[in-house]
Amino acid sequence: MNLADQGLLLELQLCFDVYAASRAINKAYRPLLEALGLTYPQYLVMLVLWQHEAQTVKQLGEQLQLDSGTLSPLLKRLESAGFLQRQRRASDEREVEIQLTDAGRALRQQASNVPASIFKALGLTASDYFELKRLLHQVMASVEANNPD
Amino acid sequence: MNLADQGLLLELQLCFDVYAASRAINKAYRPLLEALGLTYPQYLVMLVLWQHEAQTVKQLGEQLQLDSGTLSPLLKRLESAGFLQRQRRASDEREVEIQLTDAGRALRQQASNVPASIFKALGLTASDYFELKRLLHQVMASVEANNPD
DNA sequence: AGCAATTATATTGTGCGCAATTCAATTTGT
DNA sequence: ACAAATTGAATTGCGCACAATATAATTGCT
Repeated sequence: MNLADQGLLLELQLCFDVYAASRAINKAYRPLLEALGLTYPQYLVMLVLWQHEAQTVKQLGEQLQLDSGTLSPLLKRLESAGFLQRQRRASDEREVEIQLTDAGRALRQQASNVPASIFKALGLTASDYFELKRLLHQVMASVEANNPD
Repeated sequence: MNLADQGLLLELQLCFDVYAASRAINKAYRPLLEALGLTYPQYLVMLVLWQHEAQTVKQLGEQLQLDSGTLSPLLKRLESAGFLQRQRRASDEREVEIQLTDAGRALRQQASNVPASIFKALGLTASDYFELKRLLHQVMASVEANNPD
């Protein structure tokens, strides 16, 4: 097998591992989040809102690297589930401010055991944890430099 | 901020990084694969078929960790794009064997530069590349042990 | 042989992700 | 002041992922 062909081997490809790991992690979250009535992306939105309650769609999108095409329908679902409310800002009618409801805030307590469960499931030592984080950040920085938004 | 919240942030970041990195990598593939008329998951299927031409849906699914709910429509699209054919096996009519067409085989040459382009875009040294691969495999093994298919 | 599991694939329904487009509100340039 | 450009969000369309279900073929059990 020549060099060009080696690059085309699935088992040698790091990118497939990232893709597969992302799906495997999502699967680990699923049963935990199902109990809260959330999907993983919805959980991420709630995490951001638990940190800072009032945010616009744009601000959420910047932190999660998601655009309005993804966020708008997701936020609608979270609204109809009763976890948040959306309203146009008076100061700038283009912006939509997302506010947690009491139910949305209450969900935080129910979610408090999720991180520890997941961390345990990852099976990483502390040093491997930070090493993995460092490498992923490096990949993202490099990829985004080559392929700017 | 209390302890539960801290652990929460820690876990969040790594899982989010894997999720974000997966999407960033997909974005890097997109323009390269668009030229071939493939999506990233379709490219993965083609990689497997380039290595071993005749495979059943089940065999593809095992290597890519995808089920028929994902693969069946994807393979239909690859068939209608002219890259492969699907036919029930005579020896076992439950199985569907996937065969590359000439066009599907020809695509391999056009894709031969993709792995090198992506590797360059990842911006990793060889040792970081393998270290990241090792850590992702460890995460997947651990997560799947806790959460068997 | 005959019926109950099991197996392989397909289908249905839901929720992302993301490119492209649309629309209204605001900002910029002159 | 006002037309042009920009911005923020929503919508549309497509292709995954994946749970749940359906269907048909094969295998196992007795």
